[in-house]
Amino acid sequence: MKSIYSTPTELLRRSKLKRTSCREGILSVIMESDEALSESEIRDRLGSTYDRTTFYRSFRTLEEHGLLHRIIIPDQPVKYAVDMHHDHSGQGHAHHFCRACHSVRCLESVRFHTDHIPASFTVEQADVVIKGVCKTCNHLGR
Amino acid sequence: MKSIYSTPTELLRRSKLKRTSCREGILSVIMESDEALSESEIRDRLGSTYDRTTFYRSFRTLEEHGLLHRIIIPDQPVKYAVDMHHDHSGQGHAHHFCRACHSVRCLESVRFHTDHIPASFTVEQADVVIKGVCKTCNHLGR
DNA sequence: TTTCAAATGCAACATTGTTGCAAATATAGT
DNA sequence: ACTATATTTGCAACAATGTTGCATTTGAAA
Repeated sequence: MKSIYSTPTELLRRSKLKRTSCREGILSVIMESDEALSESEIRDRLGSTYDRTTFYRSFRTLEEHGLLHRIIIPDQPVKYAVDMHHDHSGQGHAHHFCRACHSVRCLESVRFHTDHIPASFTVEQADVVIKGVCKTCNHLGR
Repeated sequence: MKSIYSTPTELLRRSKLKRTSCREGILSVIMESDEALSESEIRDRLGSTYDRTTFYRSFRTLEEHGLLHRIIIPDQPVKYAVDMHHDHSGQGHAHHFCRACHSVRCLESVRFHTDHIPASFTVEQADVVIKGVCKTCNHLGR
């Protein structure tokens, strides 16, 4: 039941958000990409229409409604990816960062578990950032 | 063999870094704290001497030499913690972020493992951010 | 004590993100 | 299809965070 098959319009409708061209544009650019994209990458692919303010407000709205999530990797621009599985069930996301091409991808199937967390700390969600080399760069021997 | 017992001076000497009051100040403030601190928190505890530029350059130098590490949590200021165990052996760090008081702490003892990572992706390091409630806030029932 | 590379402070700039407000626009109701 | 209204947009101004170039100061090695 993946939202891969949804259109931006459909996603916006389901979240009761107004269907504006900026929001639709952002969603379609991200959905067409197999990796997470930064604000400037999304802007470039849309032809640099829209004010930066509108962009930031759109990202925030889409994120607040669970359609996007923000991925922050040290020394990299903030990137966004669509939330395919609205799985906010505590596990969180696993993201892979390629040190060669700097691409960021969600690894949907990855599961991880943590041990030896002090009992005094509550755990509600855990996210993993995996640093390494992506499949394309591996293939190219980088 | 924890560097808990080292002084800032000793740490700088071991890394062949000049012993300046800014670097020493930063290291001692962080070492005295049980949680990661942001630039402004460190500046406040030092009495806001030092130019911001000097601060940033000091953080970078200390980080490049492995004395500090930067912790980035979404919607939070960048925080710094000392590197107790110079353990850059692939595992990476586990950090706990408290949603109640916004404190960030390294959980040194935590181990984690990931499953089902596609074979085409290389893994060189993995870091976990655990979101929940810290021991103090738990105790206070927040 | 002298010397010199390294660190500092300052000014200027770059990037990223936010806020207030008037104008434009999407949608619900008719 | 038209209108009303709440939402969204664009713009200007601002704020926070971080960087660069350069002249001056300082730590530590000889």
